[in-house]
Amino acid sequence: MTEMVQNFLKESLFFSGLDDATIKRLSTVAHLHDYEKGKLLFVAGERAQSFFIIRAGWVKLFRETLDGDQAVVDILTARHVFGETSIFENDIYPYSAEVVEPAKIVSIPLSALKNEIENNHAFAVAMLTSMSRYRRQQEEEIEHRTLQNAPQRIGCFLLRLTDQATDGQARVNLPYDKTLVASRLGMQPETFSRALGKLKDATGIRVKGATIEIDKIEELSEFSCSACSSEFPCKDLKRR
Amino acid sequence: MTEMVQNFLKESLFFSGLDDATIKRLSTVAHLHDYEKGKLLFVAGERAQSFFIIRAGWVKLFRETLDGDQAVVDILTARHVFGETSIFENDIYPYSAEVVEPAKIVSIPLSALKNEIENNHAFAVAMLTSMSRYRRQQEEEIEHRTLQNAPQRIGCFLLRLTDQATDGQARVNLPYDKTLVASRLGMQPETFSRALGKLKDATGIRVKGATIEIDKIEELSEFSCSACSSEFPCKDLKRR
DNA sequence: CGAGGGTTTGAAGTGCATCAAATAGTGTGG
DNA sequence: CCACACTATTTGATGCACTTCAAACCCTCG
Repeated sequence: MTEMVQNFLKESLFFSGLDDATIKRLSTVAHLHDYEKGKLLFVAGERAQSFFIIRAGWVKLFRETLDGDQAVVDILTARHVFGETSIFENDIYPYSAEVVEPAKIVSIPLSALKNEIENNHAFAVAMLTSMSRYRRQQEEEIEHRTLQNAPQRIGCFLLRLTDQATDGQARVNLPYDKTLVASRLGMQPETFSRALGKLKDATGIRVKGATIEIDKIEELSEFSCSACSSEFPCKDLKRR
Repeated sequence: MTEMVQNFLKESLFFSGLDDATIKRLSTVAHLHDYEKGKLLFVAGERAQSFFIIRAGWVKLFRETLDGDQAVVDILTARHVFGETSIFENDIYPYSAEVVEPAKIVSIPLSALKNEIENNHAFAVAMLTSMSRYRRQQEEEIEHRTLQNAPQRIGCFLLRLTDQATDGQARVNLPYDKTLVASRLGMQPETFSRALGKLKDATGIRVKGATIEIDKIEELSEFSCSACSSEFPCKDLKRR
């Protein structure tokens, strides 16, 4: 069991480059759990005990405003880490987390994280790198929301889902339902539907349910990225 | 000279809590320069040599899209640090920096920064804390852009300019010209002007040029923060 | 006084949200 | 395998917020 967790942790960018001893230390205090769709892992403002690494499934991070609106912070899947920043927030979770597709999730006590940061220089540096990567992503996100319109945001999202390897074609499967994609991109489901239609007309992609076929990635990229400061393939903005 | 820089560095949150030896090491390789309005400090994509700490004046960080639009990343003043993240970006500046109000700026070679991170555990931890604070700010920023309308965003901006100390009244001076405030808040100058008008009607603030008088902070806060997940005074979201 | 920037105002257009309703899709029990 | 219930998605109609383009205004400074 512990060994499985060890191997798995190594796959996450968050822990990449760490020595085996560190990974092992963390695995021994780690727990793996299954959760079904809809499970609320924690609520913003709650006292934080652990942070999490996703092994499978999807998790939505969000906040709610005083008058009931919801802002989706992020939607994460395998190898992503969340809840770790609460150690800088007085051990309070800064957002809520809900399982949106059945998930297997590893939890590790925050005390173990603090311990590594305090006593393990390599760990602190690794976390710094990871934090910086995320920070860069957020800057991109702000830019996208400011400068791209709905069809362009969808196009950009699709591009990031493609495996860069392909020549000029690609087939993409939406990772979760369209309503969720819409919220991830900061728009209404209706807007998403219509914007996808416009994107289709503008770039010749083919939409069949949750599957999307792209003939000319070039064309999609030109349409979406003209309003963005970084050109496709959006540099190295891979996830945590 | 070096001593002046030392004292100054200590004031920045970025260096807070560091021991004198560290501060001293950094000061010896630091340089202070004066810049006039309009000076372009560096351009996105350029090879990064140094990072910067502002002693006085204002600096705008921004990026430009392929079709010429500009996205303002941030507008910074005294004690703020910028350009430091390029060490995680292959020594490339991820944005451009322009002086928008005559400024005194300290520059420190990135090599010195890397050196501290590699060899000084306390420094790495301090930077982690600073990074986390900034990350949190960005999350707030995304939320504001998504959920608040123009008048609310202005209200929120004003609230963050007030010294929390005051009872229920405050007088605020806009830190830079209104066009810049508008871009900082992600709106057009015309929209800013009109939205400020609406905010005036809705909350009873008084606008006299660049000076704004608030009688009931309560009222302003209620108007602006209802669409936001964190209540005024926006927790501890003070700057770097 | 006059030039030039910043700021405001007006009019018109665009994009997204909202509300309402139709349609497609999925899983259930018979 | 079908009918039903329920949800996801699409489509239509309308409204509001912000942008855009244009022009007026204001203020400062030579």
